[in-house]
Amino acid sequence: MGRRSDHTRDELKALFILEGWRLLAETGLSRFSARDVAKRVGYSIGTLYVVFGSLDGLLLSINARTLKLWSDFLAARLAENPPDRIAALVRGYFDFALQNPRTWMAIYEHHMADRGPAPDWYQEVAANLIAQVAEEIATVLPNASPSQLLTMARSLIATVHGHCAFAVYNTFDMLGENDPAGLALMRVRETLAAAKLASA
Amino acid sequence: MGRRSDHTRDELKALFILEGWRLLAETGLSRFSARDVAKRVGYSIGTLYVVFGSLDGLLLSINARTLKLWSDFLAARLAENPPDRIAALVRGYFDFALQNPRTWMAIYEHHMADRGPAPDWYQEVAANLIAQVAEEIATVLPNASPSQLLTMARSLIATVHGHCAFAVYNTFDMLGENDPAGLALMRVRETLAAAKLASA
DNA sequence: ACCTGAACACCGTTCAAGT
DNA sequence: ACCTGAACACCGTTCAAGT
Repeated sequence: MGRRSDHTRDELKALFILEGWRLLAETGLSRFSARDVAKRVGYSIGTLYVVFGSLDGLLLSINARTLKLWSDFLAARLAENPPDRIAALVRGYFDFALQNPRTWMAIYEHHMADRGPAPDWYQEVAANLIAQVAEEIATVLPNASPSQLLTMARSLIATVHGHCAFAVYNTFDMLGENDPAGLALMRVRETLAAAKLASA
Repeated sequence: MGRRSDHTRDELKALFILEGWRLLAETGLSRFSARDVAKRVGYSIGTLYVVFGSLDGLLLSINARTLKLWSDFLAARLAENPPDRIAALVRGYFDFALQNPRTWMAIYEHHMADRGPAPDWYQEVAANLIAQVAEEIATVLPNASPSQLLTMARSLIATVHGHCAFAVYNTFDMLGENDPAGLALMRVRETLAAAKLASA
């Protein structure tokens, strides 16, 4: 009994994802449990498996939600028309990660159990992020080729990511630094300045 | 029965760590199991708990072994007296991570269940690594203050780490790049060149 | 057609009992 | 003193049975 047919399949999926996201934010990946999510939503564990197929499937959908929230967060920062759009992106990267440490970490810590690659829609989200950053870089480096811009975007995101990961995990006392995001931003500026010089 | 008193406590500890490290290298953190380690070593799960107290304790010791192997790996590279020591460190960072992906990832993915900070000896290993990198940077930037060198070391390691993490996880198709380590090295050189210019 | 929950094969952790 | 392994409270996953 219970809630049979109270919701359409899509509503159900959304319910599981939302409540799963909240649980992940509270507990972190290592304590996360599909059974807990089912209990919170009020459906049986069996139903969760009908909808997502596996724990990996559920976590993938939850991570997709985090990526969407992150992307919206960055878009909102840019929508404020900040004088320095690159700085806004770097700060946005950090602010979201530090405000949502457990869901943010799960994006990187969850690997497919069957070792398969991430699904197409997931790859697409990643490609979109790269493309958006490449676009911002293009305004600073108008002479760069598309392939150069992609490589530059990947490398700058990697630079920012490294600083951000150390800050979130407090690796090497990174939080002892006054401003880890500022440190990352300095590295980004140096790279862009060097690229500008080289193309001049 | 079994192997009672076949080994001293220290030998036992070393056995658990070695076999645990091998299991982690094979399965990755998400499939890792303390019971499996005990079975492989031939002692009971109860004994493992007497020695390490918890799964976290065992994983901490395993990660310490990985850090030691990594540190030795980097030292061996530097012992070859490479013409470019900074490049040797960056390449060494990547090579070890790509050769030991699962044990390397576990260093960053394992968090204490009780949310406590890492033990002192662990913090010390981290501080040592920072200090060694700061020393190498000092030869390039003789005018930098000790505190500037530490900040620079943290930031450069973060930069390299970001590129390396993307390569190991293949995030954003980083492995599609010809040479992710080379990309990281370029970023490091830009930063050092900028610092040199600023101090001149 | 949709949903359930018992069943299975695992976990981490504890601790009374054995030698 | 040292080690064991059954016991407990959990997991992820499956699937026959219910409505």
